[in-house]
Amino acid sequence: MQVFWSKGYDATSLDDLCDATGLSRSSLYAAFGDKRSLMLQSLSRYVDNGSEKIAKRLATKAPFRAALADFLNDFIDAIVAGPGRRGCFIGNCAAEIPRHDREAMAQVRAALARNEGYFRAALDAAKSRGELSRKADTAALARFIASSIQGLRLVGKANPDRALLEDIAAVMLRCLDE
Amino acid sequence: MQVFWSKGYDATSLDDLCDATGLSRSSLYAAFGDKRSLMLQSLSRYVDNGSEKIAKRLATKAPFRAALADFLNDFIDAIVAGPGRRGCFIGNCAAEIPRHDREAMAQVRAALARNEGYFRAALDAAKSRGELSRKADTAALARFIASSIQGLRLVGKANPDRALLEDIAAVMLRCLDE
DNA sequence: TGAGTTCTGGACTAATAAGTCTAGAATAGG
DNA sequence: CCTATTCTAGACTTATTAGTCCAGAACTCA
Repeated sequence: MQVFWSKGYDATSLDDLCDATGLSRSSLYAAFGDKRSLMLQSLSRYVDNGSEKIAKRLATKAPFRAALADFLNDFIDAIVAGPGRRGCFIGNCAAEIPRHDREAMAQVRAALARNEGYFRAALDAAKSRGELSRKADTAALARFIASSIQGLRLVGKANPDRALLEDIAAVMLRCLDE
Repeated sequence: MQVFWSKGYDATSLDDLCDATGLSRSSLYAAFGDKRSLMLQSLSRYVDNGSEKIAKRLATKAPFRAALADFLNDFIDAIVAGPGRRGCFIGNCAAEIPRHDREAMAQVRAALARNEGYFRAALDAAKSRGELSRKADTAALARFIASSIQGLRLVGKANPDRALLEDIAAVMLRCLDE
């Protein structure tokens, strides 16, 4: 997963994967099938890990606005200080996956939808706590947040500049107030 | 440019490029240098075309809010109905380019900055026309719009669903009202 | 027209890719 | 301790890759 995330699908060779896993080719094929299949399993793992984190943090913290602010801040920290320029694995997949690979595209779509779902749930909870306007369209807001995070991480990959990313996050957060 | 945009860098072979240009290998190399160089020139061309379009449309139409709405609508049309699932070439590059390729990353960064600049100019003009709150931070808004468009196009690539994208665009537009 | 220059098709090279296969190591069960 | 099964290292195959090169076509200009 780390290798695919860092280098992308095409640029990752089987030798890279063998090095990273410590397995030989035959064991790798026996355990995971071919390269594409391993890629999809990696993405699946990434989504499982990441989504769980999102869900936990949004569910335990309140108010939602503060939880999201926290969340975005951590993203920015990771982008600026972390093992940089990897972007979001989901986003990288969305960009690189060949158009005709429907299964892979479906998995990316599902990953995005899953995150959107967690945001939606947190927004609904916040709305029922009275944190949001009664007219707030939580579905649309969730979609917006999921999409904007992709934008944030993509921009952050190309330009990991804290001030830039904080500007983006600040405007994002303002969208919650209607 | 079309081929790189559709297939990505690694998945594009020189044979693809020869087919697309109608040139033979030697002519291709004579005209554009090696593959990477041609890729960068393609990106440059994409940005020149695209940015000009952005600038023109934002400059001639007013109010800004309507111009942006129009703009987003066209994006959505293109994503939903167009020769689908190509995403934004800039975004694709940001995702696929190897991290260590500083020159390429710088070009992507410049491309994003250029778009951001056009939004900024249009926002400033709108502000001076009194369309925006006097406190509006046009720099931050421009950064946000540039980033969100990347998000929109990425999500649209994975899931070209009009309702989804219109939700995202609607929330984006609301960020202009403070 | 004709010599000189530039351009171009496509064969060629060398490297690297994914995926397969076999010989032998490790493990398990009795 | 010995046989039978499973697993693994790494050589191997076949295909494809980016990039080179040269013979000959096309063009230029006197």
